[in-house]
Amino acid sequence: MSPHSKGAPLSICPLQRAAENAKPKYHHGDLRQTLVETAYDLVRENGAEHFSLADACRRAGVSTAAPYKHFRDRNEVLELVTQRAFLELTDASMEAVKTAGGPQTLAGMQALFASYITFAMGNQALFRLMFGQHPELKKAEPVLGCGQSCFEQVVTHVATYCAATGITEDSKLVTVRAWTFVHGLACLLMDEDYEAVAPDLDHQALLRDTLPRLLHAKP
Amino acid sequence: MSPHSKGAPLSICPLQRAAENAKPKYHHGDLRQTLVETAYDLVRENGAEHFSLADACRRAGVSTAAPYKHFRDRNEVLELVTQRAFLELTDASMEAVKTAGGPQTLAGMQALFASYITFAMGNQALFRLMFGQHPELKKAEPVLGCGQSCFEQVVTHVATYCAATGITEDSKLVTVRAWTFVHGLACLLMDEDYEAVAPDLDHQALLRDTLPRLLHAKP
DNA sequence: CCCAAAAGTTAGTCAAGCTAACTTAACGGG
DNA sequence: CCCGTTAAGTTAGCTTGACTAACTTTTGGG
Repeated sequence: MSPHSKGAPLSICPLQRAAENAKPKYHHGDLRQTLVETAYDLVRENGAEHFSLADACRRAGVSTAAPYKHFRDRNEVLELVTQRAFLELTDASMEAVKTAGGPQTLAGMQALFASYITFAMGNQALFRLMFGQHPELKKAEPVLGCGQSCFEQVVTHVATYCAATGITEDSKLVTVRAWTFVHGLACLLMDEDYEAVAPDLDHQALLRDTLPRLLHAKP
Repeated sequence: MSPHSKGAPLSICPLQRAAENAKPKYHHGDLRQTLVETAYDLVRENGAEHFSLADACRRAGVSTAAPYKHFRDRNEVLELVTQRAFLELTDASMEAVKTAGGPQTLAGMQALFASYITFAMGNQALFRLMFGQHPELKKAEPVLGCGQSCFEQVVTHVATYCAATGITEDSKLVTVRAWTFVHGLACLLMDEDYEAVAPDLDHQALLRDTLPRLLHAKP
């Protein structure tokens, strides 16, 4: 048996549930929502590539055919998981900037981009869903919208920083430049690609040193 | 074809002579080598996540159980594919630097890192195997060794550039900084993550503009 | 109150990875 | 030169997951 398949809560059959609940609605209740949440958890635990609808069904206590009454296929579930993930990242980034004293200072920018790394490392499977090779997933509305608005908020913060520090360059371009670096850092850390060639890399120092090079005027 | 495509020292296969004789002596001939090459092609065509040993078997004209006489499992085949890919990248990078007039000039560095992007875009599936989330794969010797020596050669070139242009910073650190950015660029391009937010991005210009910021002294 | 449709079920298909147990071919020693 | 060992291939079968078809049960509206 796969190490990823875990059957923690077994046999919460719909009928039992109906007996417990004062107001049993349908056979199961809000299975759609339950499955999305379960999928979110499972993806975090095992990675999206090892996520199976069957696992989610076992955990939710329904048959493996049940999801198809609510979702087109496995991919639609992952779309909703990805959407949630984008909302989480957006929240975390905004919070980080606020905590660091706003976007006007370099410290604010450091915090903004460091939060991207933190999110990636703390939510690797979700991060891969959001930015990895999943063309169909990311083309879907919900996801597309969340991704765009996440980026917009970053651009807005960078624009504020540029205005405050006299940077005249297009703030979207500045954002893309910084994002690109930070994304590379996140990927190489996550995938442990530094391990083989620079195992003692201080990635926080690297980010701290590099960010000014990318935000400020050319040397 | 690359000089690396044939006799690596690890071919323990006792049927090596079949390759020399052009007369297959066993049921199939050098199935081991054939399967690795077929796998390489299939991964390039369909991506590693859609690669199946069964496909490779059909294409090679053997039963689906045959590979297990030569390989531990599907993963071992992918290890060998990844090893080949690293050799290709190393070749391509060295060639690019040479063509651009050597590592002493900024143009040489541009060519070096641009070749990383070119390789990634032209060999997306292989690139993902090499740098993506495949911990077991990348921990395997052959692969580890190839990856390290690929990196070493880049560091050597960067060191030459640093020496030629009076940069005193540790050239490994400089390499890591540039690699990180270029890797981010490669990933975001491959995964089409710019499409939703900056569809008209000129990534060549971005690289050209950013590389000096990462190689040269801090502003 | 009853019936249509929503939400669940069981059973079955198909493809993949992998194993077991069998067959066939090549090689090397008597 | 034959014959046994063993490498290299075979077929058949197991398991797991995605998905479909055809069913049953529950619910809410007319």
